[in-house]
Amino acid sequence: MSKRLTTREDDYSKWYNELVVNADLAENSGVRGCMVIKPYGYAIWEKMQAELDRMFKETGHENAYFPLFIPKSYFSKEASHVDGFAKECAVVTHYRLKNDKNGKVVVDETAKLEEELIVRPTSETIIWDTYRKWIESYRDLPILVNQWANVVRWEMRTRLFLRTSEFLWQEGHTAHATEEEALQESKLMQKVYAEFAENFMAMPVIQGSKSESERFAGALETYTIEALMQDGKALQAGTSHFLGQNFAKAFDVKFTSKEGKREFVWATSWGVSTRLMGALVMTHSDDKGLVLPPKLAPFQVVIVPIYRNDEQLDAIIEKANELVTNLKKAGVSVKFDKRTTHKPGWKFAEYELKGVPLRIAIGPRDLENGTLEIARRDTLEKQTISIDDTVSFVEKTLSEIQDNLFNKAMNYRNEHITKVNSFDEFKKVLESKGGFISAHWDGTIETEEKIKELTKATIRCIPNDAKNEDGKCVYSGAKSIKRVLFAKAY
RNA sequence: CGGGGUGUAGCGUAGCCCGGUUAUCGCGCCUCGUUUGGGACGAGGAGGUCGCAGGUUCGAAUCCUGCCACCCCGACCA
Repeated sequence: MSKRLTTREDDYSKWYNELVVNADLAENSGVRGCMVIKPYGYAIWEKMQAELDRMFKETGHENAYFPLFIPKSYFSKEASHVDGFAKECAVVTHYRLKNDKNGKVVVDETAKLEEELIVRPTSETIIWDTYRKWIESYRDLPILVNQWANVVRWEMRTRLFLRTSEFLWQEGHTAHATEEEALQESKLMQKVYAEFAENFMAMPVIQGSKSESERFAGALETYTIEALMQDGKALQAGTSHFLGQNFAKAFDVKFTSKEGKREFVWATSWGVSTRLMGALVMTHSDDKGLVLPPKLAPFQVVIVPIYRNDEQLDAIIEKANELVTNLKKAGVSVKFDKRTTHKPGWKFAEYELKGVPLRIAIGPRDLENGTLEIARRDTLEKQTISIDDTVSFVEKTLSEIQDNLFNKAMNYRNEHITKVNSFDEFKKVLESKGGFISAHWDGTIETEEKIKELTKATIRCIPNDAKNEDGKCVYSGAKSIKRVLFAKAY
């Protein structure tokens, strides 16, 4: 296991990859672009899932499940949608294997599918085909459904968590009677995502809408939450799309309104993926490894015993078990690592690498004094406290860590939003400092593309709270009424 | 898909240009002993289709051809 992690910018991807692998989150599977999510990493994803699922249900949504395979013909129904995904689809063409003369397993060419099946890159098409059958009257609306699933996108370049061929996500697909209601839904889900990112992941995000060229294939408006990673690159952490009536028209989904008229329904879709794991890693981690916000840590506290003989260990186990019971009673998740196969120093380093927020060490010294040593992962501070104060101390400190991580990330983020007024300044800031660049833009795709070509920076979003302000486009000099955020992105 | 690079034990690697004993070293793993408050030490041991398939050769990790995988850069993208 490599112990040399570094946040130096030139090594950033190496740092990230080593961190993901060494912190026991995931590894390359050997299957093109697919990763194995290891138990510890998956436990974090399960925490995320649980909180998101709760938030979805609190906002009136329910879960359902749709097929992995989508008939090819479904894709041709919405033109811009197929344009967006055609180049990255895995296609199933046969349904049987056989042994050839040499005993090798080969595809049985006689078992060719009449219509190819696409492994879903996203489920809009099959869901809208289904919704057509579900919707007849305004009384059937709204439909507020979410699906937890895996999807496959045959990306050219992959990267653990950030862009894998197969990834896990949730996709919400809603149908509404009015434009206004659908629009509100897509804005609501952007807010839900932002709350999740900030309150649970301790990751500040900018809420905004995408420029036309960055919009989801088939959407009229894409709302996004954008986060900033420690190397100054932006990461799109979640999106919520207002789809207008595009999919309803493509799949002929109509309802009879109160007034007795046949109308197309209004749609939204929204999703976040295992990419959030990558965001979590790159937002908080340091050179010692992962740093997890207490609200998403698989366990918030780890107890490590220090002992010289079995007698001491027994006494510590007794104390520790008591502590575990009390902490659990208070709602704190805790792991007591009484393995005798690893030494304390080894365990300390290991749990630091895994990002466990608090570490408690109990040794003979503590047994004598009625104390224990407690160490914070975020600040690496250690202090000795009375064992009787543990529960309240832990509760208080966990909440401090959660806040501290958010504030730290927020300060970093805010320091890396730079207002610029000329293209020279734009290029200089992008190269030397990175982060978000707040600049005027003339609103044209041409300018956006030119800037991307010259600097690799794209428009991350037009912030929801962008103030109207007369200005000149940083590239073309044409009139602009508000600033947008540019950045290099993952 | 275009350009570049890399594949040798679980991980990281030397050897390759210039073919020649039993494939190098570190970490990790196993056993025994001493250790245990920040990744212990000593002694002994196990572990290899040198990415895969062909070819050249008396002889291939090393040379040639094809394929595969991974990494980096570009285009694409959650």
